[in-house]
Amino acid sequence: MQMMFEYFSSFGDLSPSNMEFLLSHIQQGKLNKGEKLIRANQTVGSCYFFEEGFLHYYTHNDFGNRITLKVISPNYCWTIMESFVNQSPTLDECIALTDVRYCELKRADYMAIKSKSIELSNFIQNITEQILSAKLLEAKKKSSTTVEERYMDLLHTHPELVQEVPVHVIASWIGTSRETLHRIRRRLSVA
Amino acid sequence: MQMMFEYFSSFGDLSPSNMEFLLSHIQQGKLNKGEKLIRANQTVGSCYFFEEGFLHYYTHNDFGNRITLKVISPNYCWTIMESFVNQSPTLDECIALTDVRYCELKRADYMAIKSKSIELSNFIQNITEQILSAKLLEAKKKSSTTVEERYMDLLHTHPELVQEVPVHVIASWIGTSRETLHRIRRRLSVA
DNA sequence: CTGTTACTGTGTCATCTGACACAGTTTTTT
DNA sequence: AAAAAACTGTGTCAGATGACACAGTAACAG
Repeated sequence: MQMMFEYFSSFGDLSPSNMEFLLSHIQQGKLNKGEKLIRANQTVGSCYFFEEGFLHYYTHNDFGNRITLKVISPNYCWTIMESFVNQSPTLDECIALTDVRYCELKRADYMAIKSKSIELSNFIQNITEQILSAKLLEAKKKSSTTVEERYMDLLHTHPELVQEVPVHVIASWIGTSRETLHRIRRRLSVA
Repeated sequence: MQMMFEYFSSFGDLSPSNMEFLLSHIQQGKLNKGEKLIRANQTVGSCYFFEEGFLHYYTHNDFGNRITLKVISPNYCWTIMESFVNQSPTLDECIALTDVRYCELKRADYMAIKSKSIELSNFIQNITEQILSAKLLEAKKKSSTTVEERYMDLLHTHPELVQEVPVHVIASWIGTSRETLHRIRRRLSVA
């Protein structure tokens, strides 16, 4: 869990005793390729930090088609916020696309950490604010770029993801069909 | 600022003394139609709660075209998170589409509130978590609906907005052109 | 009140998109 | 090892999209 320690450290300083307290509540887990982390109708009881591997987080539209909401890469903190915060069941699912190693913080522990001291509470608040800010930037980027720009950006920032994740999953995530994405890939490989 | 009090109260209980402390830092403001709340290259120093009127929050894409990021309605808490949290200048802008009444919480006061007590710190954290959750649901909805479905949803949930906001602003927000949105409106009015 | 600017709505056209079908390859299951 | 399932990539086609141009109306500025 060295990666998780470094992830937390990037949000600012925390006294060693509080960092120790925080890390002491983390549990490590593994998933095999094809295993589900979250199944439909489940209430999400943890937040997760992924150290290795890729996951596919998806929902279904009114026609039952699978829509990719996120392809999760290593070094990423994630949960289904609605279900985690409000303790309501989710219809979304999350499945391992490769073997995965992760750290898990259960909701009861998360609440205990927030209530331990104002330093820890504000530290968690800083993390939440940064995550919210990142989500808004992601949404802004999606609104102001074309599908081709989004794919090219992925090629530059996540080349391993593009290698390991099926084209139809990536296509859905960036907002197009697998046919159109194949045409984009052909166009980019000719240039 | 009764609307703001009710907005805060919807996030759970807060002791009267802490609610009083929170509300005592709120300043009220007004904008006339056409006035900018946020200009390009400004560092955002407050978060805002809008009680009346509509605003247009937009950025520009690489071609200089204006892209709507949000049409802001009454009863909505908003800031440009990246600029507010990291104190970096933003290139985005926010302009009043109608006359606007709002409440403002300056960043220094926000920090003071978070540091006053663990109850207030956790209360602010609850609000941030709910806002993050709502943003993720909004993004999920955008990914799994068509432009027409999004417009129909707006007709049902925000009929005044559809009346008062220019069609090209709404079109950009829901991810289409004003020509396509006019065709959708024609199709919906014939049915 | 008049002129200017912004907005609304429509038609035309070239281009793009996605559904469908298909063939081939790779991965998984038996 | 063989069969089945999943994935990759391409071609065809109908329909949708957005840019552009245009005419008319509403709102705003002088």
